[in-house]
Amino acid sequence: MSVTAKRWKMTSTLLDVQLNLEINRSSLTAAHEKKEVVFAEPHTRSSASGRSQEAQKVMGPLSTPTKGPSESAGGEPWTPTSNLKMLISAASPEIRNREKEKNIAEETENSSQDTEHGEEAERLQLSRKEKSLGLLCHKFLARYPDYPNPAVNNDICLDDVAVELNVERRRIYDIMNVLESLNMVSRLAKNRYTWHGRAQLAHTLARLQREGEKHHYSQQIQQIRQRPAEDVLEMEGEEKENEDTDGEITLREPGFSETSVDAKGASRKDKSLRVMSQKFVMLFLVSSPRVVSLENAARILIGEDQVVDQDKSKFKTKIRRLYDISNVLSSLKLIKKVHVTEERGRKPAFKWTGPENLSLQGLQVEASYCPRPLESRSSVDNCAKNLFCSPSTKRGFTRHHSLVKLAKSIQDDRRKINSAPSSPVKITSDVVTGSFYTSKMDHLAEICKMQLDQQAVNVQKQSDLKEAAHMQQKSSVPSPIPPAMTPGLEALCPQTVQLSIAPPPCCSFVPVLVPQAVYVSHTPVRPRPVARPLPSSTAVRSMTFESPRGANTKASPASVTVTGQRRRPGYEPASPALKRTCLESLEKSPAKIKRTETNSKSLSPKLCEILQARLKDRRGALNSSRASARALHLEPEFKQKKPHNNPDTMEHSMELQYFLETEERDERLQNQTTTTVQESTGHTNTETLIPTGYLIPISQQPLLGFKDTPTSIGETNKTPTYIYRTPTAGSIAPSPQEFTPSPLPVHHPTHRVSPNPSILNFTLQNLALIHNTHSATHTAPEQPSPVPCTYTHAHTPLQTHGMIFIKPVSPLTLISLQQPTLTTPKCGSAPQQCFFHTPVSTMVTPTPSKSLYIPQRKLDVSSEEH
DNA sequence: TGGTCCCGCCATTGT
DNA sequence: ACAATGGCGGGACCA
Repeated sequence: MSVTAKRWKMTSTLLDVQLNLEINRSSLTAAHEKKEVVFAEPHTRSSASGRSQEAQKVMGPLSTPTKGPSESAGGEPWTPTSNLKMLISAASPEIRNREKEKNIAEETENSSQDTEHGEEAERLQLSRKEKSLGLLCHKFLARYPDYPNPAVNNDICLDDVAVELNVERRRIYDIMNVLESLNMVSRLAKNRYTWHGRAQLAHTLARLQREGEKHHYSQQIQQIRQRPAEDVLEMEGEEKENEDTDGEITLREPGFSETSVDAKGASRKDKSLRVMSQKFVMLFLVSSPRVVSLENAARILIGEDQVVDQDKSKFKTKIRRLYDISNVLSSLKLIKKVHVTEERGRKPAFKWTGPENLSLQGLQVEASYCPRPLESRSSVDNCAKNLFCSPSTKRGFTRHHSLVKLAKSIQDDRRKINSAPSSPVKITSDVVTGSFYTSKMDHLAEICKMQLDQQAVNVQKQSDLKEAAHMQQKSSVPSPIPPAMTPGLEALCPQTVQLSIAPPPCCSFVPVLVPQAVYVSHTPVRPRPVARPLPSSTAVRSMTFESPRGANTKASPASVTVTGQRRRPGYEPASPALKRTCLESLEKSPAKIKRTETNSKSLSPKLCEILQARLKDRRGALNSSRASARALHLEPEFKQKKPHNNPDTMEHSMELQYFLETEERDERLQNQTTTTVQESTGHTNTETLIPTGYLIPISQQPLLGFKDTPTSIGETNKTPTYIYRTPTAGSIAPSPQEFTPSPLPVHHPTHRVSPNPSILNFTLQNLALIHNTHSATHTAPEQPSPVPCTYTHAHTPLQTHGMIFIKPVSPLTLISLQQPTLTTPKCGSAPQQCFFHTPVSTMVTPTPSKSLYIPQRKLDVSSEEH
């Protein structure tokens, strides 16, 4: 009985999901274009699903094998949603049928006992369509919002999904592979993916389009269309070779194509569904009538393969795969099935129904993106567990004699980390490459836009409005990327480019999990691709996690580790321990995350959004790289800790500073990466402080300096680039008003009104971190030793100088990207650039009076544990 | 009968 | 060694 009930529950859940799905789809479809996206809370859904999962679990292992029973089949009682279902089914024949069957099945199964049998029968009865990959994909998609709130945990657990959807894992892989190829998901770790939704889709498609053009797919298609099949094949084979190299644009690129590939020629990956999917999409994107017949697509794709024999079976297999891909793409509404009549007759084909004008959208982003082609971003890359961007890359390195050892050690570390069941999320290649940023940025941008649109209407607070106005003026709010901004930004962060280019290198420090983390740790400057060892990242993580709260011992160790690693990209002994630590921390993370969220909530969504949007634009301009700053950006948790004397804190701050310094250095290129923490502390400029998170000397000047120049000092000023200034101003003396969003006004009462705190934070994060401190430092010449001051003065100093206390990033944050550190949907909405609005002042000691919220970029934290 | 594509074996790859 | 991935193609289902 109980079982039946549970099952029933599950079934209903599924149905609901589907319904949602349908609804979402339709609404989304419409909405998409508009960009008005409703942010469905992933969590929300997930929570629902989670329940179901739990239920299932309780029920027992619905192991993959048993797939059938509960799935759609289970007779599902007509629930309140039945009406909705009816409507849906009316719209969808398939659904209708399914419903019928379900009903039938249900009838069949009346008794609990029979249930299983009934289900079995039902399952058998289920038409193929019901089990189709397309439908499954629909169900899957229904579980996640098209534009996930970055703040939320968007992790996808394959096992859970498989269970919930009642399908074999194998099927899930098919879906994930395709989605991954479009960057809609990225693999974090074993069994775990992160949902990106369509946030990056446009960019991805744009890239694919370019790639496709690059490979002359359009020409091939033309030729194929005009020639008889056989000829085509041959021809294609020839062409292929050319393409081959790049052909695989995506996945292969990095390492793949290398000779290293197995003797076979093409490694598995070459034939991977991901690659096929991307190529397939490319075909659509480059062909004038955006219609591609499966046959032609198969021919072209086969041609690319090194495979010699293109026998029928091969062709047939290819076609089959294309069907699989098509089903998923169809579910995504990117293509729809049609028929084309060619010389050879009427053939099945697909028509592109996805976004057009990709180039426009994509280009902007791309510019900012890393140089790498799709590959880097490609899902594969994302998946890449390695430091090296993509798996393929990894391989390549590994095989490289010189690199082998180094790579090996790194990989080992990584493996350990990733492999763990609860394995921390690995950094996506994107992250490493910087593409992550990009993607994130994109994501944010979209979200921001949407939010902005919505909010625009709502904009409540005057202050907010003001700011918005500012922003618009300066940055041309409406248009995501203000041209003016871009240049400046770039100038500020030259590194960006580097990062993107040599993502791996950056990684060294980067915590695996969080992309942002990368930013933080990264030392873009150093090009040590190989070195990028996870370990460092690990170290970082551990540091992050542990240190925050108390004087826990962890902090210190972490710091130590970090230091060592930093110095040596090569990596260190401590790593294992660190890893463990990280893992542990991860496990614990959920709670922490929640806390964080809570804190973050305080932010004003609007501001956040605006900021995010700006940020996004900016970022786009800059290129992703600048993440580092973010990492530094604080976590709410830390804030509590004061900069005080607490040794731990100190260390923590030190570490942060170190990071910051590193970044700065990189940016500047002046310093070497190797500096030790202490050194850094000593020397670091004020900016460093910021990252440290503890105290941020906000010399308005400095901030202003970033962007503009010294002149900007006055907060009041109308800093042209509001972004930059904002921070400064805000930091300096945020007027309560401005800070409106944040409850706590910043210290200086006296100061003039500063821009919105959020802005401030934003600026700080971006500029300061990114930009660097030096500017700040310079700006605040007055302050003798920025760093020291920070520590020492902790409380008072801050206020005095208008320093803002920023809490260091919470460990958790670093850890999981997806995690919604910020609960607030809106704020969080921006995935990449989520800001944590930490009540700076709050944390800061004494200044009780005003707390400034600084929007911090949130490090995506994914709390794995659901 | 051709189009579809589910299903799950089993090779790879990762842990 | 075991688990996670995912290539692959037999053969069933559909129209």
